[in-house]
Amino acid sequence: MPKLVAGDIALALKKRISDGEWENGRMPPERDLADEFKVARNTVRRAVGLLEEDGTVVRQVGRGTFLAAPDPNSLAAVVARMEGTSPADMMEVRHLLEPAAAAFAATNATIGELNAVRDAYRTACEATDMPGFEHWDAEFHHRIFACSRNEFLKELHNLMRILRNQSPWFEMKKRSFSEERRLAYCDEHEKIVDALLRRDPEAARAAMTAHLGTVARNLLGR
Amino acid sequence: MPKLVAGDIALALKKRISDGEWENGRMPPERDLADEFKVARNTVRRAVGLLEEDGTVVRQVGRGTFLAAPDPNSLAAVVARMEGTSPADMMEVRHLLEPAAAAFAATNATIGELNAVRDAYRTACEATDMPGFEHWDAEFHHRIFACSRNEFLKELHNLMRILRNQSPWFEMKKRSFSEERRLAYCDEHEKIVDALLRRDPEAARAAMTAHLGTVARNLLGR
DNA sequence: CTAGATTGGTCCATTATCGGTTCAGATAGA
DNA sequence: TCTATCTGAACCGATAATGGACCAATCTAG
Repeated sequence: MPKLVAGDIALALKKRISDGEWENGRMPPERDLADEFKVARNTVRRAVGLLEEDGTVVRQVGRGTFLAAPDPNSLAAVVARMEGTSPADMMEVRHLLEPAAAAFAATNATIGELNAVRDAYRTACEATDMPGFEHWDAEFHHRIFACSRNEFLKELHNLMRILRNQSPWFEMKKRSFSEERRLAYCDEHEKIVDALLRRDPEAARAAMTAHLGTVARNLLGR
Repeated sequence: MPKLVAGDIALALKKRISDGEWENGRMPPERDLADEFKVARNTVRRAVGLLEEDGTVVRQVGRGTFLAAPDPNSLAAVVARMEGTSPADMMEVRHLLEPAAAAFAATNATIGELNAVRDAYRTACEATDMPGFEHWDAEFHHRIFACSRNEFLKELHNLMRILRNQSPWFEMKKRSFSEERRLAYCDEHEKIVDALLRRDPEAARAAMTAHLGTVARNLLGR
């Protein structure tokens, strides 16, 4: 009888896949499936062939059959996609987060934390080489997030910092670096520090917004 | 036997490491592990090789295999810390990002994307069970980020969605769910959709801000 | 300081398991 | 009957695991 068993099995397999069976990403060998479905291996092969055609599954000789769709909503997949973030997108998000973080810091920081921010600012000012300045500049921004009293915000900045330290970014930052711009950044940092020490959230927000505007212009070249 | 034993062993070892076994920082010799897992040493070597690749472990000839000092600035560590994010911190960040995303969407979305947002809104309205509503509610918010024309922003929302789908959050959302609140959310979603379809960024931003205010009150109980 | 034990690094022939292919036959429906 | 499908079996080539040997670096006991 043309039972269409293969099609049925393909459907059953799809269901079991979407139900999360075989979360390790590996399907059982065709011979085992044949036993389980009480069917010849060729039939299972047809069924799996259908899954392979529509991309649900990938087969490798000598290794096995694997689920093709690594869950696009997994943490790993999300982070992997973030690694391709464009500078423009990144700057846009920084504009959303950093001024707010500065405002939070102005109201929430302890005096010790503010001193740490000021120290990072000063060290950055004294660093004349590009990697040294880059490091303390990042540290300056990070310490502001650190006193925003929002752990998640702080970790988001950590995330952005890591992404910005990867290869394509480093080249871009090196290209856009100049002594003149370094001094401009120091000026702007100083305004931010002043606002924080005055405990003035709106001034801190405004100073940070202005600073990010400069950074964006320099980095994106406009 | 190509059963991919090495990968399984690598996973088992990772689990035992994160469970705090070998706190002295030293792993057993490969030969012992081979005995323990009833497997050839070459197989264990492969497994440990995987751990070495992703930096969980360091091997030294003649000395042994040692747990690598966890780098607090690694992506993995950052993500791990994010898993402990408090609802209050999360809501604060949502307040920073989502209104902006809605405003971006109002100006940048294609008509097809806006229809997708509207569809998600409608489906959520029709879902009366809590998991179904929860899913389409998340989908609604996600589709707004998807048409913000900022890939990084979109992935950040993906990240937040994953964090919010973990165990402590699920309980909290279930507790705060009620038919009355579901209807209120639908009303607010409608206002957002309207603003998007009118291509009015400021109205979209305001509607989203109002909605998040409601969510925060319900979730944090104030 | 030296000899021996321990550990990871490398290599290789062998064996087992996997998907890929083919084919002759059985079985049902048009 | 003709056609499509499943059966059962054999064989191929790819890949992983086995089990053993030997090397080089390191540590320890005498």
